[in-house]
Amino acid sequence: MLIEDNYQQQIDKTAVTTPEPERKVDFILKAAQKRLGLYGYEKTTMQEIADDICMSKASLYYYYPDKDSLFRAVIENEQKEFSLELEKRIAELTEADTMIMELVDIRHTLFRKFLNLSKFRLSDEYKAKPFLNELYINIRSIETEILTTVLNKGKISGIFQFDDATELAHLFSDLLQGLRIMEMKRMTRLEMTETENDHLIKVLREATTLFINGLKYNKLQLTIK
Amino acid sequence: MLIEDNYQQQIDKTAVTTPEPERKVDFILKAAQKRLGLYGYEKTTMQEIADDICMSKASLYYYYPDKDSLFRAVIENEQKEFSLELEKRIAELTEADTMIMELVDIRHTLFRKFLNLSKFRLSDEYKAKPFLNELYINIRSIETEILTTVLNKGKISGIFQFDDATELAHLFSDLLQGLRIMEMKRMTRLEMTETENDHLIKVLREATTLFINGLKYNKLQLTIK
DNA sequence: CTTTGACTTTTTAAACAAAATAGTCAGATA
DNA sequence: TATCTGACTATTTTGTTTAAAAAGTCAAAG
Repeated sequence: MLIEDNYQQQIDKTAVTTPEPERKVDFILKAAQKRLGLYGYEKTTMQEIADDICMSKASLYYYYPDKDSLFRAVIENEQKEFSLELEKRIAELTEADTMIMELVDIRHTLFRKFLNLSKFRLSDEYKAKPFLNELYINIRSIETEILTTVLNKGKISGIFQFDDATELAHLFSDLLQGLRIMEMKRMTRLEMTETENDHLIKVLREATTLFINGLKYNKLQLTIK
Repeated sequence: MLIEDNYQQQIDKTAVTTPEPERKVDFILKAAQKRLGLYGYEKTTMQEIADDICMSKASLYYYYPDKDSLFRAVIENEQKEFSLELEKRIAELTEADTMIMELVDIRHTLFRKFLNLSKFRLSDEYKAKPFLNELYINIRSIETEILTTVLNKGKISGIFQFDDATELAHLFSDLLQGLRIMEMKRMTRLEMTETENDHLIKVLREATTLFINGLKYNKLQLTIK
């Protein structure tokens, strides 16, 4: 009976308290996100985040074992949103070429977010925390996976012609990232101005169009032959 | 008569001594090139170059006012070779698409040379001497200029379709450079292994093929319409 | 379970000294 | 007169020490 009672009590407790810490974690996450977005990883201290939400620094460490894992959580949040949004939007489309275009657009908004969150100078890139690089690799693999699927869909539907979808996806992913880097090299500040952003998205779309048309040309050439 | 004599003497002297310093300059240049190719700008001292050719450091400064101008001379040498080679090889071709392919290949050899000569870590890029950046800009403008011409040739000959050749040339140039950077980011060492080099040239060619085919597709679409 | 103040450890920043290298120049040499 | 050099100065880089800041820990309390 005593045990039963205890058990009941425990259930009740979890029912009440479980949402509590989750809310707290989100609360911390939100504060961290704000600081990170404003000042970047290096220029944000745990003390500041703690102060922002009137909490002691030690409490922060109760929820997150270290600074990295807190910031990782923030960024993984963004990434998850990206993945979901991407899946959703692509599901609404039917043609492979428009899917790729959509991917490029959505991926670009994620890029902008990350640019803020990490806020490293290109020159300080080598200092970048390893987890940021891990994260980039992660995003790249999500991106190339979806791209591979879409490319194959285009091949089956008969608008594209190529040999290896995975290889092509990697090439395209690098091509886009390379263009982003080139554009960033021309920036003087850490932030992108609206003009710079507009130019980047324009370049990305132009390159994508050429890429897509290149694949279509292969197909056309085949059918002509 | 005395004046005449003096004049004659001067002529003679220049006739004899002018080739001398030119040979000397080339001698120095060669030594500098060797050191630069082996160790890069930062890790090469003027003393070392002087020692290599059994000359005092001060003498080096007699021929070149500073370290920058010596290294600039070395690099401009390579660049000139590139331009000449490029013009020559392109003149031998008739089709715009093969010209672009040739340009990519020759440009790649220049890239490799520069990789050796500058030998900066990507992470140290911000330290790079301004003249290296100037030089890159210079090469880019040579490249885009030729590309613009070739693209227009392709448009006139009727295999390409596009709006603005110059804009397209810049896009393509960035696209290639972006891919080079992406590949370099994956290198652990400063030098490229043969495998890495092979992969890079493969990627560059694939991207170029897609680019070219993209332009051809535009044309095909037009003629079909 | 959660929170915290007070604590230790690690990292970053500043200041300074020492070493290395770029760059100069008066005078020698041919 | 053009070229070269040893001996110099100026500048940059590197290393070292110390102080400050921030990360991270923990016993104790609510």
